[in-house]
Amino acid sequence: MNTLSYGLLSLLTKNSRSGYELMQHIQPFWSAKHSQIYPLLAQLEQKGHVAFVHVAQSDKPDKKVYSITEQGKDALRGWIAEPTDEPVTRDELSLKVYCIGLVDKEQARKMLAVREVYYKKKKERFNLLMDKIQQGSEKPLDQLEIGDDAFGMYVLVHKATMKVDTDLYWCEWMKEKLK
Amino acid sequence: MNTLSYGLLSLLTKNSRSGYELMQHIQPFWSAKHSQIYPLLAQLEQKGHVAFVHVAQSDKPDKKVYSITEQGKDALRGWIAEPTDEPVTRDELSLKVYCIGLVDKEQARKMLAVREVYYKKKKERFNLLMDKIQQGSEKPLDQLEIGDDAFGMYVLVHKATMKVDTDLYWCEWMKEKLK
DNA sequence: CAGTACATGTAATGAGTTACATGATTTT
DNA sequence: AAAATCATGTAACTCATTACATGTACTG
Repeated sequence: MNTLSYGLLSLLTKNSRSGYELMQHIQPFWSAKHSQIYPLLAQLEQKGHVAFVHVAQSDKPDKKVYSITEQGKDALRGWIAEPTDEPVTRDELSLKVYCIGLVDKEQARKMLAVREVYYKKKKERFNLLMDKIQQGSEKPLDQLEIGDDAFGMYVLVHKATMKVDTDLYWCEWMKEKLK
Repeated sequence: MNTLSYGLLSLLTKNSRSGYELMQHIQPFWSAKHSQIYPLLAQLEQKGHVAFVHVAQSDKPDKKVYSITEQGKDALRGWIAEPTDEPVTRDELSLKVYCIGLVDKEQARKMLAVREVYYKKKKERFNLLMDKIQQGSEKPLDQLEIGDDAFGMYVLVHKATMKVDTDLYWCEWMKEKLK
């Protein structure tokens, strides 16, 4: 059982989903390709942590919809109680910025402009996500509590939004430095 | 040539260093173990991107000090000109927070308290790093420009400090939510 | 004399990406 | 007719961590 396996179980506590849907919805918090997810789902099924049903679709290809079992929920609670790994970030840009003196100002500006566009798109995605959470919630978001279904998602998207704002602020600051 | 190889070359543009020292200094920007670094250095040496000399030490074990070659610098400039990979972050905590409703408030608070301590230590490390950069610089840090040796390091540590402040702010915000 | 920091390496294993493979359905 | 999205899977490869292996020198 690796971290991604528990991540899939985490998502399944809120909705039953297919492997394809899990792949799409886990992206903001843990990037993973379908080739990694499908074998893990098969493993989770063998262990009894999840169960699936075949769902026929007329408009799209059929799919396997997975649900978490009680056993899976127990496994999740055990995992949450364990010490949490420290976060890992790998950003190629930081290595390039470290030796940015090797290239001219113009090239440096272009490199950072590309990244700024990336951050802006990311911010837009989080804004849309926040709208979606609000639509699915009866309460105003700032009144959600730990017991509410959307609480976890809300506080995570809030964190992600704050962090991407910080990234964008740094980009602006860098533009001044490279003037 | 993977990203870490270019990262090692990036560090070597500022100082000649041993594998052990490279491992220590690359940590804030790209986490890597010595077992990954030593083989890559051997590869870089074979390709002519770096050269090393044996340095005998009386107080410590002897070491191999690597320097970047002109060919290595050319390789670096080519790499900087290429499109930059998007950053990847994997944080087990975000998956646990997503389904935080599975456990009680007290356990949730404890989990976040552990993370807050981690962020505070991290902030302290960046503060020390910033002091060290100032000590090695003639100019005040906010006057450094792209041509200055410490510029890249300065802007990166500035970014890291802003981001860890955001993380700490989120921890405070979460404490209110879990009251 | 035990533990820690310094120093360098290899081997085995696990995690993650890219490529291979197939096929339905909808949109352009 | 081609491209995009949905859908599931396996195979090959690269990247990263943990474990194995060895040894020096200093500190408590």
